[in-house]
Amino acid sequence: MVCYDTPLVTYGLIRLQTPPGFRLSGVATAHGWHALAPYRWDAETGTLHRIEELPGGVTHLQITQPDTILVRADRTLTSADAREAERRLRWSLRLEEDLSEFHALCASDQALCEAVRPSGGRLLRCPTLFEDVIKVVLTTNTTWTQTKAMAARLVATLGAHAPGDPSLRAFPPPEAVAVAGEIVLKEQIRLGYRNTSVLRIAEDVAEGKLDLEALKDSDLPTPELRKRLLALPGVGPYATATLLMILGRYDELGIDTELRSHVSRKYFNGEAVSEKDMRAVYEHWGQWRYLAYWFDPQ
DNA sequence: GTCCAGGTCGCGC
DNA sequence: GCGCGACATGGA
Repeated sequence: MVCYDTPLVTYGLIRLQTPPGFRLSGVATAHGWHALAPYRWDAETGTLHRIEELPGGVTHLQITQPDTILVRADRTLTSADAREAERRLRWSLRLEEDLSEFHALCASDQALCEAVRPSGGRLLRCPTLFEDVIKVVLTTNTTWTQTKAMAARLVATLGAHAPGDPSLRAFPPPEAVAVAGEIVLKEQIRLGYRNTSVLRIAEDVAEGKLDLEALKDSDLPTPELRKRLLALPGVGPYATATLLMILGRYDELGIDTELRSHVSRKYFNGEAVSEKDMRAVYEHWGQWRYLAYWFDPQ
């Protein structure tokens, strides 16, 4: 029997140990994030593509799951690169997250159980909270098609690339967005009125006034975390709930048009529903409300 | 041309 | 606290 101490690195290859029952295909596609650059999901081969700027340079990572999670890089990785790639991917794939209590609660509902099974309830996230915050802002008051286009332009315009290959670019760090400034955002990246919020968040992080990464794995009580997210420009109640989900806090529902129509259709015969109605439906799921809604079958 | 999309913000009451 | 319109962008 082969036992992999993590990370086991050979040239450009990393293996990640996974929790029992982990399915990459389910986790990658459980929500839309896999379609936002610099992620790309290839359903044919079951490969999650991701471009990351590692200490040693911009790297194309191809993540598959023949048995354990296998990460192939398009270049030889130093051990520092491999450690960093592993750290980012373990966070993104939520390999440390314990959802066993949610699974136990799902057991009583077979349809829900089946909806949860492919991903185990793990929703893909980005290596940095900065990237997730920007992407959540890009989902507000627009269509999914435009969200994808905005993320693609942000990466294509400002993302770092390996020498000689500008087609593969990483997500721009806050400094790159801050330096780009409002003209580039307005004329090239075209985030609409979100330009202002995105630029301000990037500037605040770049200047050290805002430490988003410290909110990951912080033991702040959820109400305090909520307050800090809500304070970000362009981040209202819906975006806050989504970001709390990103951070592994599932007790708050993101109230938006999708939730409204789902609850109306499934529980109220298509009639108009109030915010109170929506909350009541998932109330008994306590700290698992977001996941209970997310995987709630039609 | 008009409407609106997985909202947010600032205003007036 | 609550209701209302404006807000950039691009597709229907």
